Amino acid sequence: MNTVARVALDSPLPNLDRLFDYSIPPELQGVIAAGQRVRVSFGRSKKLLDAFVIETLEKSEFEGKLAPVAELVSAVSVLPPNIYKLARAVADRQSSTLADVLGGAVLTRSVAVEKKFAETAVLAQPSTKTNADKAKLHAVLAQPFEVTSQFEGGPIADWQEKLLSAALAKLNVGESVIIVVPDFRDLQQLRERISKSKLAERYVDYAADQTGSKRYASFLKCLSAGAHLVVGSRSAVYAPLQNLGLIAMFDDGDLNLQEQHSPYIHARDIALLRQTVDNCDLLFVSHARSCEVQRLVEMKYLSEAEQHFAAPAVAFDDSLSRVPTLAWQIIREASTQGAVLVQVSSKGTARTAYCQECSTRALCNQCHGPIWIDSSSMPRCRWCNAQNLAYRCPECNGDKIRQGFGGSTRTVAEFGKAFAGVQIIESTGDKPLLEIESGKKIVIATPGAEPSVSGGYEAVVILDANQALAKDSLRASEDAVRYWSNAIAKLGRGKRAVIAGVPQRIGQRFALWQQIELAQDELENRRELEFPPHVRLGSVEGPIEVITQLTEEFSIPGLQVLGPIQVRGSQGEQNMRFVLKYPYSIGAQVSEAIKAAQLKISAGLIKTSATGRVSRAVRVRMDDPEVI
DNA sequence: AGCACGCCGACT
DNA sequence: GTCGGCGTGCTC
Repeated sequence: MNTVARVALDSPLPNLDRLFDYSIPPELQGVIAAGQRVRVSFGRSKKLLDAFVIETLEKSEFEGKLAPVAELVSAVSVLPPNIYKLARAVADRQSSTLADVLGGAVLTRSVAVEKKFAETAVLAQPSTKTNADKAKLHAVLAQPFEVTSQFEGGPIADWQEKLLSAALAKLNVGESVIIVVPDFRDLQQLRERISKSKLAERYVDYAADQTGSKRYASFLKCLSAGAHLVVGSRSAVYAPLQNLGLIAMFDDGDLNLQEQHSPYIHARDIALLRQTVDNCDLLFVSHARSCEVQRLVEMKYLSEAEQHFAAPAVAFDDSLSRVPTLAWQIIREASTQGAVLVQVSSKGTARTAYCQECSTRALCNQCHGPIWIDSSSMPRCRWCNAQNLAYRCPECNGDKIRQGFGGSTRTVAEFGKAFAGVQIIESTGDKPLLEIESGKKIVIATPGAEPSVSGGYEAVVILDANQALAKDSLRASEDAVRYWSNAIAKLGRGKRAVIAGVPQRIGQRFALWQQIELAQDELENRRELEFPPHVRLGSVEGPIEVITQLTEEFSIPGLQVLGPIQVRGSQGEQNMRFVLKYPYSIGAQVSEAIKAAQLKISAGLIKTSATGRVSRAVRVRMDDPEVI
């Protein structure tokens, strides 16, 4: 009989991020099991602390006297071993704490729901899959037409078909599946399809747009026996399934899949970690290929799933006219036949600097970081803050730089005038439309806010391509291609698209729908510049004295610490930021060193000097998409 | 986080 | 001589 419970405390403190042993009191012996929530006394605190039982033991190695487990919250094991392993791995990778990760992985308890579950559910047995089973890790492009195949309830877009048919194959052999989509619009569409098919009986809705108790019911359902189909946004990768056969992710390049809070990890990386824990299959489905997935393909970590489809008919125009003749013509013709989608680039200031001669992106002569023009017209590095006055373009040796394109886009009013009598609908990020009725109309949409139309659009026109390419991000090009591709994927079969204002090289590739080649080019470009995903870029942000002290605590061969640079904090406070640049191979080492350094100077993280004001903790991001 | 332990300045 | 300042460190 095991009389010791080893628990993980639910505390945000980094120095408590380890396991503690407690004795199991007689009345709880034989009842306490791994995964349960318990409450324990801790330190000199009067309040009890929440904790998860990780394992039970016959005897503790701890020399001192063990305190007893104070309460068992519920007999349901809500943290199964595979999810614990995953959460631990995520925390270790991101220099974060277990409790931080579990905050997103184990959903908020609903007592009534849990009671009912405990009375009625048949629990799943822990996974019996062995590592001998060879997992299939694949990337695949979806055919970019709105209507392709039939899936029980009716026609279905190819990206949905790829996800659902892969899911069905796994469910049929009794294994569970997680489908992760970037946003609720994609989710909504999948929901609808699933509800009309026989997959409905397997369906577990893991979406964040439900009430807390419904979400918790979904969470618990994953712990019950059977093959489940979990569909949701990024938090769904943590679904506590015990017989996971497949994680399928749609459009992994979408920024929504990147966690905005600690541990600042991308759902794709969680999926990759979970794959190693559960030995499940992985499938990345998209219209445009992300650099990260392309890297994994080139490393042969993922393999390309076979695909045969005709490219859509895309014409491009590299003239300087904002709405070239070809675009006008297509809009005019197609809008007499059906719905036309016009994608305009959202407004935004672009301060990224380019060579005036050859339009190569200007990079810092100290550290290769991107140069931008600050408010006092000074070309500065975004990473190390160095002034770059004596700039020389490595491509053409030009010495002048210019700022990226800024400014306005075509307005609804202008189109209204030009196409009098045609209904014009607007869909933007603020108030996006999910779906519109088919019929003669022009839909003007910003990237990501394009409504669906039954049967697909008569034509898709993409404007302001050069603006999208000049956004303040090194992901600008990849994001732009992804946005264009997703818009064109809403085209009806056999219909035409045109993209205006795109440079020759990208335009040609895009018109031929060479998605993989575009990703190869972009990845190669990033490799030369030593940008992610070739290396990892993170950041350490906080009061200058603290982060300086912190970064001085460690020195790891291969890790570059750049900066500091001044940044505006979330509350408008003046913080400084160091950028960390390091290869994947030393990621674990860097993460551990940062954590150790944080522990060492923990006193400095809590209190502060002169004013006596309490300083905020340092923010560590092992992967920070904002620094580029 | 709390809470105690531990070594230096102004007070009944 | 003590009271108490909060820097440092531990909590099963």
